[in-house]
Amino acid sequence: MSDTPLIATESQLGRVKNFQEITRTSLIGELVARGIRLTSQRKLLLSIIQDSPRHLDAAELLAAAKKQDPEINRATVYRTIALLKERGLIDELDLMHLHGEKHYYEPKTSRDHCHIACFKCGAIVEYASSAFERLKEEMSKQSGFNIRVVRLEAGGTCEKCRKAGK
Amino acid sequence: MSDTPLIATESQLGRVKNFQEITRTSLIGELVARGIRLTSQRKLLLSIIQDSPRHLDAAELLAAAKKQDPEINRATVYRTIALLKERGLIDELDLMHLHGEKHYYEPKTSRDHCHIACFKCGAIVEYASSAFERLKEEMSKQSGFNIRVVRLEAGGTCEKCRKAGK
DNA sequence: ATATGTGCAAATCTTTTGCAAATTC
DNA sequence: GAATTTGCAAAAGATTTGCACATAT
Repeated sequence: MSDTPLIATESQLGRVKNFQEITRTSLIGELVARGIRLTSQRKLLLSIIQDSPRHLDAAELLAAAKKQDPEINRATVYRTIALLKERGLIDELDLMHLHGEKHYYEPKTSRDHCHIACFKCGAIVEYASSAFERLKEEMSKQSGFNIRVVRLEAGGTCEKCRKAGK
Repeated sequence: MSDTPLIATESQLGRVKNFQEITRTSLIGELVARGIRLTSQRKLLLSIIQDSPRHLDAAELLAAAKKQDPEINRATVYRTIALLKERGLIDELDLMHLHGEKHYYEPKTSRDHCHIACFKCGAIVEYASSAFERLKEEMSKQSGFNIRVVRLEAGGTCEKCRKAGK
């Protein structure tokens, strides 16, 4: 494993997916593998989550889905999100509550990563590193917890905004 | 600075405050120092946050305050929390959304720390270590962000629950 | 036939807001 | 008396639920 951190900006890179070292769960594949019924609405929702270049909240997911299937209902979106969360197929993010209390979703990745949000421009940067992996291990060992979920979110001012004097 | 992590369980230790290495902001002192009006209701709310052995959400804070001042209103609680957040005197936690979407509050500590929640029994453990400090520095340096807030929350099963076969 | 999934509308939970009255400087 | 704080009640935002109907196995 490299010691060089992996960094991705949403707008530039479509999330961490572009790094070979990090792969994202194939949501549709996993549902099928688990023998969970794959309806057309679920398929639609999963593809949107999978393919979105940025993190979506429930309302955005609904809006995007409605473009392709105007019949789809808000409750279905929330129930699908709940299903994916239960099965550990997606991660839920707050992104520093930059835009209120909504949650954002992304397919589980092969490697945990952090999210850094810019309070000025709203950019989200993803960050994975061996130091993060080591910290997680240390936390597990020292606390005695069997840690299953880790969420590390940070907020501050990105380089671009600092240079622009914001 | 020691390389030994600092660990505290809410019920055992009343949070991190018992570690000499970590001090908590004196909320009342800071308000006064900043020339912010210290009303009796604010004083009451701040002492409750300061002295609580565990993290409280807004509703719990209100309930606790009402015991001493039945006139206190929910809006005052939220407005006081907002004030403290703005001034950077408290941190807002989600604690892995273990009990819904509410937020929990704690006075800012001299040293950042993480929270690990047990999905089985609800115990909250606080964790500070130099590895965490190093990761934060690395993240700042590598991402180019001027990072002002970091929130690391983890969830899993604590040792006690694992041994009890939960 | 039984399980599961969906739409709809209402309910819930947490937090925020507008405005008038009360308090403090 | 000007600025700030508070209470109240209503609104807002996000998510969940009950139930009847539809769809899939």
